[in-house]
Amino acid sequence: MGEPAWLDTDQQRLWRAYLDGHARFLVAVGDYHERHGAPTLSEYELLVRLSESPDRAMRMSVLAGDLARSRSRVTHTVDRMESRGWLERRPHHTDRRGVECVLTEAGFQALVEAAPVHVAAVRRYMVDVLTPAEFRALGEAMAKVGAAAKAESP
Amino acid sequence: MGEPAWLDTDQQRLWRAYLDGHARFLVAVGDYHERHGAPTLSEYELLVRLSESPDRAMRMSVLAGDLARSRSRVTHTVDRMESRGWLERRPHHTDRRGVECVLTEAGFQALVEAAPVHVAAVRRYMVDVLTPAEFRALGEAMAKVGAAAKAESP
DNA sequence: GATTAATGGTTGAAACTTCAACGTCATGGG
DNA sequence: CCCATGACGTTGAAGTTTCAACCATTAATC
Repeated sequence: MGEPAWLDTDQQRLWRAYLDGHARFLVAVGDYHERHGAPTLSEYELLVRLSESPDRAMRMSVLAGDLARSRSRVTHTVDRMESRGWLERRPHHTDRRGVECVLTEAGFQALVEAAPVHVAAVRRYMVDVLTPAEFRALGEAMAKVGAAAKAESP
Repeated sequence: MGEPAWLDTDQQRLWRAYLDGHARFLVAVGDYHERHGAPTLSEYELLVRLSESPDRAMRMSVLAGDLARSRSRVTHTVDRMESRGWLERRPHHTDRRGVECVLTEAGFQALVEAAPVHVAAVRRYMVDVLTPAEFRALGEAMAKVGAAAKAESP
C-alpha cells in the first residue's frame, strides 16, 4: 500500500523542470538585481514586508515566520541592513523580550529605487515568458504547495 | 512604451505565492531529507547526474552547467563529497585541463538509499498536493521559465 | 608557429546561512 | 507566589556559497 517509491518518466521530467527552472530563474533575477544596483532578493523581500506593515515595523519573530527563515538568519540579515542605515531596532513596547525592526527613511528610499528593477526582472523572466493562464496556474499551484508545507511547521 | 513598472494586485499575489511557496517547499523537503538521513538536496542532485551519465562520470564544468551552479561551488561540493568517499576525481583523457568526477560504489549506494526518501518528499510536498493537471501545468510553466533564463547564460 | 585570447579548474578569503547554546522575559500550574 | 516550561532574540562557531585572482592548457588569430 501507500505511494509508489518512484516517479514515472513524465513526473520525473516535470519535477526536474521545476527544480532546474527555479534554479536558473533565481540566478537570472539575482543577476538582474545586481546589474542594476538593487539589493539582494532576500534583502528586498525583507524591505517589502516592513514597508507594508503598519508603522513600517515588525517584530523579528514575525518577520522570520513571514519570510520562512530562521530567527537566527533574520538577526544576522538585520544586523547587516541596520549597519547600512536601512533599518533600526527598538525594544517592543509591551513584551520586553521582543525587538522591533523599523524601516528607516533611507531604507524606504532603497526600496523605492529597487522596486522597478525587481518588477522588471520578475516580468522579464517569469510573467512575460508565460501566458496569463500559465502564470496563474503556476502561482495557484505554488500556493497549494506552500500551504501544504506550511501545514507542518505551525 | 514598454512594460508597466508595477504588477497588478493579482500578479503580485501570484508572484508572492510562488516565491513563498517555493521557500516553504524547499524547507520541507530539506527537513524531510535530513530526518531520514539522506544527503542534502543539492548533493543528491549531483549524485543523480553522475549516476545517469555514461561511466558514472562527468567533467566538472559539465556538472556545473547542468546543475546551474558556479564552477567554484562544484569544486567545493565535490571536495566534501570526495572526502566522504562518494566521489573520485581523475584527469580528463584528452583535455589536460579537464577533471572528471566519478561516482564510487559507495556514492552509488548512498544514492540508492536516498532515492526513495527523496521521492517520498517530492510526492508528499508537491505531487500529492496537486491534481495531475496542476502538477503538469506547474512543471511545464517552469520549463518555459527555465528556458528563458537559460537563454541568457549560454 | 608565436602571440593572444578563452576555457577549465582550483584557491583562499569574504559573505552568508545554519546550528547549538545561551540569557532574558513571559506564561501556566501547583 | 514560585517554579517549570517555553518563546524571543542573540551569539559565535561551523558549514556553505560567492567572489576575485590565479595557473595551466587549449583554441584562435595572424
